[in-house]
Amino acid sequence: MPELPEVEVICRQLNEVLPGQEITGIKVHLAKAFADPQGLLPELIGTRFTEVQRRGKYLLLYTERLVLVGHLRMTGALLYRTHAASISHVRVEIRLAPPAVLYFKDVRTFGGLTLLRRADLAMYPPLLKLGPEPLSPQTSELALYTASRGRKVALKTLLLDQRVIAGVGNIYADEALFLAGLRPKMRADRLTRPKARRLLAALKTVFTQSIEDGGTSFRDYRDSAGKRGLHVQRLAVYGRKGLPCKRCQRPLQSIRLGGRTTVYCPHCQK
DNA sequence: CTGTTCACCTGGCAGC
DNA sequence: TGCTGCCAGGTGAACA
Repeated sequence: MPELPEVEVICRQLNEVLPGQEITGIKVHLAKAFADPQGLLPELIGTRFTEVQRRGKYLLLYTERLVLVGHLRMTGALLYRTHAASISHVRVEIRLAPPAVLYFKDVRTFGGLTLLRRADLAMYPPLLKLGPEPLSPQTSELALYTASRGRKVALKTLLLDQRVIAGVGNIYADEALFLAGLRPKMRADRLTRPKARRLLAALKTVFTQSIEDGGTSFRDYRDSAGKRGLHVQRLAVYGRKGLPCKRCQRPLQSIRLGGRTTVYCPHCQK
């Protein structure tokens, strides 16, 4: 469900409320949603959150010595509540000073939290594989251009590869390709430096706008307060199959690439 | 190594 | 109303 902007919104919100808060207890309702490969859970109780960071689509909830790495996958949510709440599909509860609780809710159970030592975070394989952050000023179009050399996959499929650029998912891949005027099914190895530049700029634009809007709640996404993101109103192509292109008014087309539904404008995207 | 498909789950919705 | 099939914002394993 969440891509970079949604995870970023949750990260910023949790940073306003979690630092300094003590973890008083953990209740795991679904075992696979809480991985503790080192058996560190007893050490977590009684420690305090210090900071929340995001890397790609991962959330990093730090305490003094430990870190909870979260991935929301398709339907995960982290809900912070300071009053008694009845929430469906809760997989993990992180209890704070009563009555505050941080709930990990996940209808489809693909997501989860992993407990690690801070010192081991740099060696955690899923994070090691991630490509550069698209919103970092240090990330240039070379990341896209270099990764595309020798690749015959569709450009959209390349964008979804987290090793190339971290944080891009199905919604924003389609949106960025539309903004850059590029065909999703174009072969990745036909990307030029100028086109790579346009595409990275488009990613930055759609991500930045979506964060301002609080993310995209197309169906399930909710922020840490349970509120919807408003960016769905600004989507140009995602979820708009058959509707008129916002630029040329011709009907948008839908195809499948790498198993993912892809919507684009055959007239505006070449 | 590259590229493609499928499995992992639950729920909502369109169509009959 | 109720059933069936399809689809969903992600990713990694299995396969050719």
